[in-house]
Amino acid sequence: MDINLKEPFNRDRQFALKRQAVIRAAGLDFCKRGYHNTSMTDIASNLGLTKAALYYYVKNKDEVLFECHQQAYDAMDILLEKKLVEKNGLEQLGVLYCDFVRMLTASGISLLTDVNSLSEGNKIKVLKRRGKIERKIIKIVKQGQSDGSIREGDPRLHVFFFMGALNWLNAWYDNSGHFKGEDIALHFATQMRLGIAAA
Amino acid sequence: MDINLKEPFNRDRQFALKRQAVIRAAGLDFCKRGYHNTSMTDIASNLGLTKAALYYYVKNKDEVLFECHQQAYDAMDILLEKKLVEKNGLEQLGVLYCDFVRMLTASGISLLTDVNSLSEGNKIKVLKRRGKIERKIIKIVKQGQSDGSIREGDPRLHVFFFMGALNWLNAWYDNSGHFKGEDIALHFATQMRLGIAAA
DNA sequence: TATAAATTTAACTCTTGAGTCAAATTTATT
DNA sequence: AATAAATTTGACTCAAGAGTTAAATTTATA
Repeated sequence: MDINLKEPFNRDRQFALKRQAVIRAAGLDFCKRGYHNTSMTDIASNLGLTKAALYYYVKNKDEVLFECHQQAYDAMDILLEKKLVEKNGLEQLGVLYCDFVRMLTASGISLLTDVNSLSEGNKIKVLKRRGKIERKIIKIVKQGQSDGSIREGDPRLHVFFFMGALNWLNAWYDNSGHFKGEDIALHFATQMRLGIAAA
Repeated sequence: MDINLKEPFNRDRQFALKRQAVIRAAGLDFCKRGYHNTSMTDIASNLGLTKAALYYYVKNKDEVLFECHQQAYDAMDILLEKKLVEKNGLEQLGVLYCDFVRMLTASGISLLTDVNSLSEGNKIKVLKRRGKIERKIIKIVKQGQSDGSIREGDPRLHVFFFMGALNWLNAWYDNSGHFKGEDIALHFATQMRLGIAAA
């Protein structure tokens, strides 16, 4: 507990937390209104800050968008780590997908799709990372096809289909709306599983 | 044939066709690079035209984006008209969804998701129209639940799921890429159906 | 109390891209 | 040949928004 009590007095830590909050708030704004329809001033004032203060935490707008993507992929990578060795491909994927939806609805992390607004360098990095995650998921699908839990068919198309549903989630999901995150997670995971399960 | 032979000499008709082409080309650009990352000059030069010539066909950029949405919804409305009365809800939906994918991969029409970049008035119109289409699809799902072809569960979530896959399609589908439109259509329709089919 | 960090204020620069315009030119129609 | 439509050229205005800066002020830390 010694560590926890000291944390609020650790300036570096506070800085990091605030920076984190800036990114996440920006992510929500980008998600709701779009990157180009959200000004740095907007982001700042949504946080009760000034534009000048924003630039105390980030280098430029491009960096903000890039970090938004990173946050999402960091979170996904963590969920991908959970190796459920005892389970078959379909079951693994079901748990993973459910966790993805939970994460996106609960954490304030947004899975942004606007890659084209990134600077060339960051765009490449983001696409590489997205590709890496995609390939990991495809691998699980292939494993499921080997162990007989997932039906045949191009594994990439299997994945593109249900990852589309995930990417679209942020466009319509509303924190204070009618649907509860957990309900969506269970529903989506079921629909995903049934779509690719072996007969 | 009298009519067809005269058409190329009908100026109003030619104007309409060119305008149509402008909109569709712009849609492809918006799809590939995003609305705000595509300038009117870009659109023009991709058509071998000048910016000034573009403005001979459209009022402003907002109108172009609006018409892109309209084109997509016009096409979807036509497909929604095909009433297959003799079939059950699931079968109807399967055909419809397959047609949707075919249309999006074959026609050069893009299903854009950037609604927030529209002017307030056009945004409302587009959201209304999108809602109308969504409700029609939800209705088919409900019908399928009544006739026993579609499993229980919130029909809106059923629809949000597979419509996500559709919206994501434009982000990755490449005309000259590895996947043929027809293959995607069949695959996606199958995955969609299995996800909601009754046991 | 002294120092360093966090933030505001407010003014400023710069770039991009939308949209306009008028005059010239090319192309099609009659 | 005369007219109208289609398009180019090139220069222009205007607004929005990113990013900067310096000085002042507030807040936390030691």
